[in-house]
Amino acid sequence: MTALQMASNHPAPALNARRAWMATQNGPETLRTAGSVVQVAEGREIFAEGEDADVFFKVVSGVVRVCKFHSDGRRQIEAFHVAGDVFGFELSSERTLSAEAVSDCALISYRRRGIETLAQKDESITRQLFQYAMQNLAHAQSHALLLGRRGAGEKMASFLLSQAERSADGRTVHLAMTRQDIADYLGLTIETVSRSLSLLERRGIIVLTNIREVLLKKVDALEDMAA
Amino acid sequence: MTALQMASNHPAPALNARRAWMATQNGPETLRTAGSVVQVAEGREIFAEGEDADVFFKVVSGVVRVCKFHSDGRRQIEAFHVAGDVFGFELSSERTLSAEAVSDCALISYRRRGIETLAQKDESITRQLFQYAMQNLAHAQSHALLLGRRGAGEKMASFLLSQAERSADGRTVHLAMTRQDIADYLGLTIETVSRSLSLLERRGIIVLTNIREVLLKKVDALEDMAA
DNA sequence: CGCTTAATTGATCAGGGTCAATCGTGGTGG
DNA sequence: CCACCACGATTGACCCTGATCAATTAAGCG
Repeated sequence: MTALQMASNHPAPALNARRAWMATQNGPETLRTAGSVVQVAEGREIFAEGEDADVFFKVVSGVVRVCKFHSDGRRQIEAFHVAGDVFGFELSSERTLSAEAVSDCALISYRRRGIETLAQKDESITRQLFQYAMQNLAHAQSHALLLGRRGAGEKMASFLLSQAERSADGRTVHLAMTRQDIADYLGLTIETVSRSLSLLERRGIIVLTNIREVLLKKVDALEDMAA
Repeated sequence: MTALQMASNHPAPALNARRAWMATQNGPETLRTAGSVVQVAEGREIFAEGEDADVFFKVVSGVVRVCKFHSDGRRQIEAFHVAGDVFGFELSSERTLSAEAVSDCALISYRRRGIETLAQKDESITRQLFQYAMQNLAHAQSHALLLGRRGAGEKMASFLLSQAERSADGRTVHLAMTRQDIADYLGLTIETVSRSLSLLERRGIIVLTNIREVLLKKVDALEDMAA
């Protein structure tokens, strides 16, 4: 079984034959039939550093982390991708990063070669790909800026605000990832992440309703911290 | 006088036309006549956050820093761009970052609208733009990974190695930028940058021939540190 | 109801920031 | 030509934030 097949303990819905119909309805029309759906269970690897980068992915549902593993055992997370995001673009033919499912995921995989030939016929595909590349670029830049910030508090505030943007009401944040994931994304330790959240709660800026549910009570205070 | 014109105390060499020609010879044929050459003196602003992002640039010669200024006075440098690099791509119509000349620069500026219409006629331009976007993406990702690293030594080692890649022999690094620039790029202070370099020299890993010239004596030692 | 894993909290330590002094270098003018 | 000046870089002393080590609590799951 390959990494991209459904884990046996997670029933594969009979959607594969339907070719990502739901997902592509939200995406560009021209990509509708180009990809195939793939289900990935929580914690499973989607691709690994060093592999051949012959496909890229679009997230239908769930959360994906793209990360780098260092020789000393540390891990850095470059991005969390959610529904609508495209990831796995590579300039080289070899992967420079790994990707794993933070939660159970539905993805569409696109063959690079296939898309390239399609793009030659249809200019709107090229345009779409460019958009996705630019979105990834914008994210990577803002992530670099986030990591360059000094205090742990600044980082947490920025992180919570960016997560809230993805939320419907802009105040309720659902954390699909563990504290360790957050730590590896922010360049902190799990303990510092925990302490930062506790401190924010003690100051009345957030409420931790669940362990994975954060309610932002004072968005402006967070914005001041992240400034 | 606009920020993009040559400072009066820096004589504009009579090379402008030829400079542009040489630059575009290395680049895509189709971009040859699309841009106009611009000279920027050391320290001058190329564009600023909030401005209209109607043009982007290709570096012909010199070094450019792309950076963000924070309300508290701190500065973060997102990238140093050298000859052949393209910078100033934006997803939105408004600049999210600023750009300044680290040294005297020759740039080619391209109008976004103009290029877009050109790209509709010539598919190879689109391809080129995509390549440049992906190069910027790859850089931003590796920069984020760099900033996520723990020790100051690791950061300096990574930085020196990445600078050496741009060098001819891969061992001699010419630092166009100040220590402050390096600090703002690595998320460190000027003192820590200085100390890291001194330590590397005391350990015989590098030699600081000039204040702005570094000779890498033990590349493998640096690679171990950066691992 | 235990068992396992994640998260929180506490105590201590170290790396890098901050403040301050010195050194070095390049440019200017007497 | 050299003395002086200004700015960047280096070096030192001290402090503070976040890492590390360790213990406790909480939460899912069989």
